[in-house]
Amino acid sequence: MSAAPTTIAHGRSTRFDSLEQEVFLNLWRTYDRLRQLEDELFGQFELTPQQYNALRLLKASHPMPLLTLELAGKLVSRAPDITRLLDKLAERGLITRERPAENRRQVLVQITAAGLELLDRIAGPLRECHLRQLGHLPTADLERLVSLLQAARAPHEAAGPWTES
Amino acid sequence: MSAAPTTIAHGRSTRFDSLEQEVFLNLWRTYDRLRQLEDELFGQFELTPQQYNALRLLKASHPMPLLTLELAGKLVSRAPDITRLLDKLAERGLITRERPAENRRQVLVQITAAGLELLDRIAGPLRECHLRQLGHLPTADLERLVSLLQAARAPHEAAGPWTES
DNA sequence: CGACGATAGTTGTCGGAACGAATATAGTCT
DNA sequence: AGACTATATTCGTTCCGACAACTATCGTCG
Repeated sequence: MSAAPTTIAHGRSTRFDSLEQEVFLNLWRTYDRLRQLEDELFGQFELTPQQYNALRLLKASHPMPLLTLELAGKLVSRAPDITRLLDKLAERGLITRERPAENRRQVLVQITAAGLELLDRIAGPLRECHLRQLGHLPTADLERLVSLLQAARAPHEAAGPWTES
Repeated sequence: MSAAPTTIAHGRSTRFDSLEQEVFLNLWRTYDRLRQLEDELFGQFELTPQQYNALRLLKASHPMPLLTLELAGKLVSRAPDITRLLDKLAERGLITRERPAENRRQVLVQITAAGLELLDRIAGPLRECHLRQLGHLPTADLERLVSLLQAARAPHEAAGPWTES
């Protein structure tokens, strides 16, 4: 029930309702633009960014398997349909799944040799892609960006600050 | 065919292949987390963020209509399916579309009174949402974030730096 | 004026994201 | 052991996003 915003307090722009909105829309826009470059690359390997992400996490844990939901929790973006995401990877022989006898509720997911090999083939082009995305920024700016982004989402991270463990 | 990255040059982390990748994954993660809050809000009004975005742009131009592709070009995120996005809004009476006699290829899109009213109802809760999203950051940080995000995507903006005109 | 290319949107199709309900298994309490 | 709750994942459904092929209309050039 506050008064209508008659003037823009921070005086930066008339295109946004608030500085917070301006930040979010810039975040969205920048994500969208940079993502296009990745999508193009992953498309060549018939992967989505999220699928690639899952493979990478499985590689990091390799040769130890991960539980399905444990993997889902480490993904960059929420994945309520983790089952079907893994279905696709399993169909292509990039991962294996197994229900262990001790606890038949769980599913252990592991990356296969074919999966590791695919990641290898992607590695080079992906590095180039990352450079095209952000190589024009000096290191100091990249580091400040990481810090600010972490600070921005910190209150919204459920448990530890992600990438933990 | 460069040598495998034996050590991480910038020495910040072992979880990322490069600083550029770290930035992108942080961007993705932060976008995802902040977006969840918006999705929840827009869900209550049965809108997607992109639909809301279109309505806002139509409001900004009101009472002047916008051409379909002109509108598509101003959206935050690419929208190859702009037609169906507008279909949904038209079904709900939030916008009108008209093919002018002078050029029957074009479609002029305009927000309706009902559309404007819906935006009014959303405005308050949305402001609160933006504060929950980013209200914890000091103004100086928000401004630095905007600048860095703009710099990050600048080479990937086709024409002028968006939000122009 | 008829063919041709350019412009402005639309449609078909398919895979992915989101949400909630359902299933299967395990642990616990009595 | 049977009932109950918690855990771990899967399935049904529906909508959104992406891409390519298509239609309709306009401008122009011979």
